[in-house]
Amino acid sequence: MKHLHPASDQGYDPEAVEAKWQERWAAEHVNEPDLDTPTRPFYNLMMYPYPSAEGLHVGNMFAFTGSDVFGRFKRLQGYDVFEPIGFDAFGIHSENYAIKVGTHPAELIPRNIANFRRQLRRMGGMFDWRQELSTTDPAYYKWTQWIFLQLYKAGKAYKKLGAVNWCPECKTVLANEQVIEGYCERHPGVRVEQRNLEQWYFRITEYAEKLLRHLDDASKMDWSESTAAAQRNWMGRSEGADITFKLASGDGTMAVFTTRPDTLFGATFMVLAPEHPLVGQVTTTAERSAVEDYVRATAAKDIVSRRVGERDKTGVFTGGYAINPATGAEIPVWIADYVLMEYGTGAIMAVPAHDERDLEFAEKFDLPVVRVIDENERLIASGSFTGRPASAAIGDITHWLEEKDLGRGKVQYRLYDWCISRQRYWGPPIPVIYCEDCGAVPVPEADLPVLLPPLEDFRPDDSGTSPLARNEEWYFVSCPDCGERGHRETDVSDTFLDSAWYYLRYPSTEFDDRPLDPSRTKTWCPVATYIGGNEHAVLHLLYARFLAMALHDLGHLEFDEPFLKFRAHGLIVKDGAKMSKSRGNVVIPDEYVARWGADTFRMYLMSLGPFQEGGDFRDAGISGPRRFLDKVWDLVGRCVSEDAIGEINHTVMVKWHQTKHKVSQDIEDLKYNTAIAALMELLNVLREVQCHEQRVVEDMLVMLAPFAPHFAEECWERLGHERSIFSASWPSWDPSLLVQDQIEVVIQVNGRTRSKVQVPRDADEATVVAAALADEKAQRHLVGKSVQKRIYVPNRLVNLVVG
RNA sequence: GCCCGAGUGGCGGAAUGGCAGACGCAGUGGACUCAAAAUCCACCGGGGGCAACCCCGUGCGAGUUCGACUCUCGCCUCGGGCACCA
Repeated sequence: MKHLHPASDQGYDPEAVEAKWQERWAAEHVNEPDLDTPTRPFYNLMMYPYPSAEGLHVGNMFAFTGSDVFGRFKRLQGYDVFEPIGFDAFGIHSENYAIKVGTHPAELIPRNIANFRRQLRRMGGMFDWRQELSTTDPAYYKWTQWIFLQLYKAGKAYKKLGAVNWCPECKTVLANEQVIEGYCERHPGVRVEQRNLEQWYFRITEYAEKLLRHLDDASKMDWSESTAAAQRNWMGRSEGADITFKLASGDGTMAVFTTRPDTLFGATFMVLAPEHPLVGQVTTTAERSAVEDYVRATAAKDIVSRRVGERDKTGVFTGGYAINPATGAEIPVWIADYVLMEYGTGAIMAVPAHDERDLEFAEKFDLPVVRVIDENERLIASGSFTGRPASAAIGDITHWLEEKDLGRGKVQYRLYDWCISRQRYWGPPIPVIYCEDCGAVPVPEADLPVLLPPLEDFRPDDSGTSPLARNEEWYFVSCPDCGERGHRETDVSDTFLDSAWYYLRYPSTEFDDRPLDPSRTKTWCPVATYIGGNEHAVLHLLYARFLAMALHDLGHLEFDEPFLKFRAHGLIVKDGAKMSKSRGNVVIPDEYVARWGADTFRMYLMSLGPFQEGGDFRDAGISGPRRFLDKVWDLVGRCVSEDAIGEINHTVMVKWHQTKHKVSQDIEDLKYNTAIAALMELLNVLREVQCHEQRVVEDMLVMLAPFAPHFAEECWERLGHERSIFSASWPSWDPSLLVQDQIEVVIQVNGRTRSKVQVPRDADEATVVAAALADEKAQRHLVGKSVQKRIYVPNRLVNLVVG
């Protein structure tokens, strides 16, 4: 390693500087806060990466750097910052990739992780590597299984039949994103089907109302509005009523959910989802074969194309009738795949006059359309409700139904329970044992973890169950309750479960007898600032919130919202599109870091655009930040080798304090690009007046440290400091120096800028207007006209309106 | 179709009711050099003018205002997300 003399006036050599400080930070434990007795704990969390074979790309680096800048800023403000890192390494993507390259994931993943670790160290993140975790580590997934058991025991985990995508060629279940326009991603000619399989679910819907309510509670969460909006959207709360329709045959009823009970008099037919349990009962003999054909055809469609694909209305008449409780009319019952079993009651009352979808269906099958609301939004043809405003009738009719016990006001959510089952190999086995006598029995906590067996061949096979079922030695176990022969659950859990609680594990990674240490958790959680991509706005962030609420209710957590502040970072765009593997426009940061240094690269990424909006990656601009660092390096050299000028002139003084104010504000707001620009402006002023006063340069280095940490450390040391710059404190400013004594006030005539005058700060209106009227350039635009109005904005402008 | 962003010089972007284009990249001219790189200095939205200056200009069209990149209404384009949710 190159030796660097502290006071060297040699040029800036990023490679040597960065290696030196990375080594020293590790040796001196600079990035490791006291986890047990911190003075001012601050949990700075970044969404952990998914270690793919390609390594981190520039988009990931942008996000990590932005989070690290914030953590370092808080550190300099005197907080004990905990900035952990880990790896989200289970899941179907890793598994498919492993199958593709023919290497076992257990071998592949550690290799990928090692590469990620190298990249993350190289960029100079302030990570506390003591607390590193990987979700694939049995020491981690033992507790993922433990969490499943807690939820299971509390009745928050259950098993039911669920519709899934099934590829007859792969003989396995596919995630929605693996179904491309109805065909299997891996088998372009093979249509994906829908199958009903037993799956494990978590009861997230129990928390729908609370999940929604907290989004508007500033004391619980301060989140990017776009993220909160996405969650509201996903939960899809709607108010309406459940209404009961009697079947005309006299035996039984069918329930529907509607948001428009006011249109009840216009319901001219009913539609059931093809899977609806009542279908068999309402279907008449004459229609049975047609109905059965339709039900079969629907089942053969995959879920995705049913929801997204062809939107032409299809359906068949069941032959059965229901009675409209408002009109007493017998109306036909149809089945159609535009009604979804998962939403509401899986059945609707169709009001074609006031619902586009129902209208389309009615027109196609020649069903009656009855208008019940006029152009003034008042009810018509609605019995005693005729004439009522539709908005009021919603409540009126609901009330009337409640009185007659035919319906009930209801809040319906779009949110459905979280399916955590995966019929795959690469995940934590769900800790359940099936016994012929005892049924599903949870694995005793003392027996955790249920280790994922090292299967040689982990490919999904013809059986349609997880490959784990093939390993007899693992599969057959004795029942924990009765000791008779039983077998293990072969589903593994969703990766979203791994990531729903990882933030809780970081402070407690060294404990192997408990998932989280109560004292550590109390000290550090909930997370102070969480930064991540908005692609996880719904699933990951919602599941993590749900799990915190569930664990809170079960007495494991004192809080019920995991992330106090969440900010979504922007996307790095390349060639007009988001940087992603599938678009083939990813840029790997390594060569840039090697050529320019991590500090220059960090600064470049942070100056591309506002952090929360992202930016456009073009490598052309990277020389700018490097030139800036070279100039600062040179300035520090002057501090060391030349006598400082004794007095800081007024221009420098004002710029210095303005910069401290602006950079502090901008970093707090994640406006890193303008913070960097402000530092550049300060440098330009210092160079212009040839000032190299050490007090100013030191403040500048502290402000630069979040962006260019190694560089700032080295310069700090060159200035004679022995302790890390991160032990220094963030500079404060003198508010009285933020404004100049002499202010340049703009003179406008009819709103157009014509001149400027220098006046003392806070001069009174009369003085400034007099100066404006006396101004030669302004006068040119005033000749022959009279001033009709004078607008004065203190310390900014005078506008003379003339006519 | 619905929801969320964004449209400003050659390029990335700054300014959130008050001097449009901060800062940076690229470019042009000059200094240094045998030369080049690096560095330093100057210029750098468009049009007119010898110049002082003047006019035009923030996706498009209206509006509010003394004054609009910024606010309001109606469009267009791009990016991201969701999608037959009754």
